[in-house]
Amino acid sequence: MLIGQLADTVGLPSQTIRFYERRGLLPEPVRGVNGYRIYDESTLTRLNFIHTAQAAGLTLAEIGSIIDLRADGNVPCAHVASLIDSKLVDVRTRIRSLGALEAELEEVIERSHRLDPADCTDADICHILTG
Amino acid sequence: MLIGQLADTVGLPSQTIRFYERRGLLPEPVRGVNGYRIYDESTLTRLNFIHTAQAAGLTLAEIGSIIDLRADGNVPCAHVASLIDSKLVDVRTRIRSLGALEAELEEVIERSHRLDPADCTDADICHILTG
DNA sequence: GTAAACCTTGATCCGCGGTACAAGGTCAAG
DNA sequence: CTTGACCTTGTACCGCGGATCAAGGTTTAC
Repeated sequence: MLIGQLADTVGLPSQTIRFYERRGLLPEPVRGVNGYRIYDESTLTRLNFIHTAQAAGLTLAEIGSIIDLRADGNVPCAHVASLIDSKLVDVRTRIRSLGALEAELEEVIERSHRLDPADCTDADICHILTG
Repeated sequence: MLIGQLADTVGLPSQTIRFYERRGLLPEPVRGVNGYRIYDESTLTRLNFIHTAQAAGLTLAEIGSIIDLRADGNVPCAHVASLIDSKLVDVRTRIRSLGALEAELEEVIERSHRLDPADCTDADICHILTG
């Protein structure tokens, strides 16, 4: 399986697959006589893993750390659980601050209905925001 | 008022103030004989505006578009209201997708308690994620 | 034999909001 | 007169996850 075929199968650009390889997320593939990368089924599994891990909000660096652990002969479960735990904390923090921003924006919108544009002066730039 | 003093007053690094100037968020300041930037009160107001707008989640480009409108002699209220409206839509979309991610992470965590690391095989990398 | 479609490497660029560094000019205090 | 704190410009860099381009080699189909 050449890179383009793999790319079509998983729905990624070939460049992204080479990029993952450079990042150490994919092992160096076997090469044909012409230098072309040749892949087998295991790369599909690997790419699916990467996709799933990304969907869980892990960065490529974090995903790489999991893969490295496994490559070193360890079972990465505990590491993964720890990553997921702190990711959940992150996500909840972000939800909270987005919730605060949402409230702030609603307030600004309410103000925009209440204030008259005719009263908006140069000094303020716009009183909807500064008011 | 020189740039360092202004920077101390508003709690920004001098470089950030120069950066805003390059971005067109601040007018070209008057210069002293030595070439030093000289600021007056209006710059404080302007920096406060930028800060407030950023707190509302506007990007520097969006803030610049507001400032440009005002500089062209228009009242930017309608534009601001429209920016804020679509920002609110963005924020709600992000909150929803973070909520989905939160649920997914909780599920992964639950799985991590249920699955035995001893069953985690090489092919999976880690069954907590792929399971 | 030639054109299209594939593959290779390496380098550069994107948005975002700055931050850091280099190499120099200026100014006030001691 | 020197030291240190300020100022100037220009340039390059950070994380993040790739995208895009350039310049070429290979393979397949007609």
